[in-house]
Amino acid sequence: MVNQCYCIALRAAARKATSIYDTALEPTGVNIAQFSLLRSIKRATAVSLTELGRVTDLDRSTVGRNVKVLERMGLVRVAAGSDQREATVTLDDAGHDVLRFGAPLWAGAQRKIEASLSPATAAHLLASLQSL
Amino acid sequence: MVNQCYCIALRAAARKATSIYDTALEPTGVNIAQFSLLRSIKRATAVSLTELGRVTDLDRSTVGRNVKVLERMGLVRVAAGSDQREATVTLDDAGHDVLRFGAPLWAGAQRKIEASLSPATAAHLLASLQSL
DNA sequence: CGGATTTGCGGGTATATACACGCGTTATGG
DNA sequence: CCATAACGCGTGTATATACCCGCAAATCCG
Repeated sequence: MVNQCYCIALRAAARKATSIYDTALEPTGVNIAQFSLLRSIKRATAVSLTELGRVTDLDRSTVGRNVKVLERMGLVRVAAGSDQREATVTLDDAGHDVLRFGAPLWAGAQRKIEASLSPATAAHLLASLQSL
Repeated sequence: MVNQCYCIALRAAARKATSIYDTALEPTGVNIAQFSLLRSIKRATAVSLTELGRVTDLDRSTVGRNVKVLERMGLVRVAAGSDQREATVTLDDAGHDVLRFGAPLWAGAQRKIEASLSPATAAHLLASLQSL
């Protein structure tokens, strides 16, 4: 039952991978999208939503809503920047904890994916995805 | 910047591909998810939502809601099957039209993806995605 | 300096997606 | 046959995602 459509195959693979990572990260209380967003926030340290959207390649409004969930969870803090328009996001202590706690769980999910493909194929896959 | 997480890379690639296909299919009035769902419905001819969920690898409730949109658009028809529990979906004339009209547009999006990768790489990508 | 433009956000709207719950229908066993 | 289990759905709830609109702040120019 081969699906010839790249897009549908990608969407299905993304759903499946999401499920695997979400399950692995379940003990952390956040899903893979949130975990990754937390990592982006940590990496950037006090970013605006627009900038966060740029680095995650997501729509600004999407980032804003996703950040709001993390804020409600007490994992990040949102404050106005020097530019009064900007809403700068910073990782809270609980957010750091989640990242630390989740790191090995994430790695486990990574290994699970790599188990489905040869190491070379996995690397090739990442490269292909990023050159799209 | 290279993303080491298979899941995030997959999700990003899926979003990007979705955007490409959605743009290509815009004249049809349906997006790639709907286009693909229409194709699945056509292929199956009078399927239950559960069966449709199985072939598309989507949650039944997701399929139900997506089908409802197509029904509202007048592209598919939902009726009770011989089994009174089942909601069988069939393609309407307008649905067939959309598939016919959209086929070359979809093919154009496929070519666009293939232009980003070598033909061998594209084939390899599909295989990798499906073995996940 | 003040109007025009740009920039950054929030919120409205819509689809996609999954999981859990509850209801009605069908199938199964005793 | 009827009680019970299994099945198929719809709906509630929640997140993810994007596009558009409008407001407010910052920047640009004449």
